[in-house]
Amino acid sequence: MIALVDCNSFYATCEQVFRPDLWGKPVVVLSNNDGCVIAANTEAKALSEISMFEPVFKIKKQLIENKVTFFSSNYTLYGEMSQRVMNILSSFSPEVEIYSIDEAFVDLSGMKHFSMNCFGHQIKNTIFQHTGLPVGVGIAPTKVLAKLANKISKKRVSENKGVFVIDSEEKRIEALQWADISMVWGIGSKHSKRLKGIGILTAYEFTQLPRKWVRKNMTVVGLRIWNELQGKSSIEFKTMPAPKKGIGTAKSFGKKIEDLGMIQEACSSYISEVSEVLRSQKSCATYLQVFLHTNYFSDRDKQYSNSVTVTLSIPTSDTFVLISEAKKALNIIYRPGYRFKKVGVCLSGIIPNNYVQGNLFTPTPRWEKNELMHVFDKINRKYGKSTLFSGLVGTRVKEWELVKESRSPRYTTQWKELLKLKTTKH
DNA sequence: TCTGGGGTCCTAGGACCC
DNA sequence: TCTGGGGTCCTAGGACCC
Repeated sequence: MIALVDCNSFYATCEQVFRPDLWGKPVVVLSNNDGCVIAANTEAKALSEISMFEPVFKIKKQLIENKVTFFSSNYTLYGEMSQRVMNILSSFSPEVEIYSIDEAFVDLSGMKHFSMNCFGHQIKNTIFQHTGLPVGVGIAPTKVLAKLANKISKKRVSENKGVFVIDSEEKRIEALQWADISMVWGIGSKHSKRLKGIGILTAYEFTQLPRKWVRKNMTVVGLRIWNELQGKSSIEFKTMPAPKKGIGTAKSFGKKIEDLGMIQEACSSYISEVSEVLRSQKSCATYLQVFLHTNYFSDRDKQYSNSVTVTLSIPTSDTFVLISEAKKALNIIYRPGYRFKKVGVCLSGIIPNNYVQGNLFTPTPRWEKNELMHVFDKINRKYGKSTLFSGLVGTRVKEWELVKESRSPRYTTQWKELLKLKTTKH
């Protein structure tokens, strides 16, 4: 059996944990640049005016009218709360697959002698007790069924109290018949539209389709889902996170920017970020992509977008080499006279450090001997992000960086931002 | 005025090899 | 009339996830 443990409205509840005054009240968390709603707690979801990914400026009035508290996203806080949850999960089973920031699969195959339902509640209660975060637990023989069980645990809360187990054929059929096809993990908007078009409305009806039809129309990906829904495990359980195949970052500017110099600084800063991630997984990149575009949503601005991919003569993870390559690339695609909204970089062709090959004119580099980058990372880890940075990143960060007007304190990672308790006099 | 960001996997087709 | 067979690598595009 496999459990899928998923935190309820994770970002929003992380904020509530440190703000007990907000319990029972609507809370939403906004995307980077405070652009869209990306998380909403139960109380906020109940307000019909608020839907996910709605641009904030369109619903700001309703947010205020309904006394919804909104936060800019605070990834430092969410990341650290996530780690706490994952640590607790690994005390329940040696095999945990961290699937995303707020959910994980837990292998329960060694727990044959326990009641799955009790075990589920134990996981749920422990996480709540230790972190203050509510979770839903779905337990089933395959990943896709566990995902479905998790949905059921949350949808029918009063009945299931946050835990649902699929441990019999009757329960499996019941779950499949209950689930709309679009609720199945791996069936997205395109496939559900298509399936509904031919009269397949529930997960159960999907499992009744001929295997051949599924393979032909939905590739092996669809077939795996089909198998898993029948109770036949077809999606691997990955305990070790696979090394990244691409590392990229692209963020909207706080305001629109025409100036090449400023764009270069933002670009260099993104390169610093991604190359640090690259080094942390002890790898080098072969390709570097840089792209640039104006605001798609604007009817009034002239539109332009372009990208260029550079093949590095020798794969590298050196921030300074990558910044200088990115700068050249940016010069190729930049056009004056446009108001740019976003610049992005992406590293790919990622290989382990010890696979890097030199060429005829350059001996094979040994990246583990790259003392400068090593010291760089060590200092930034110890004294905080951007203690040391390349001069090409510049010091005008405030002029291009995204806006985070209502970020909560980083309660768990900064001494200065610790939660303060007040004593009240009686 | 203001519309997120970071990923994975699969397939088809082109270009190439012997 | 008849024109092989077995591969690899790369890219773009689509679909999906959180």
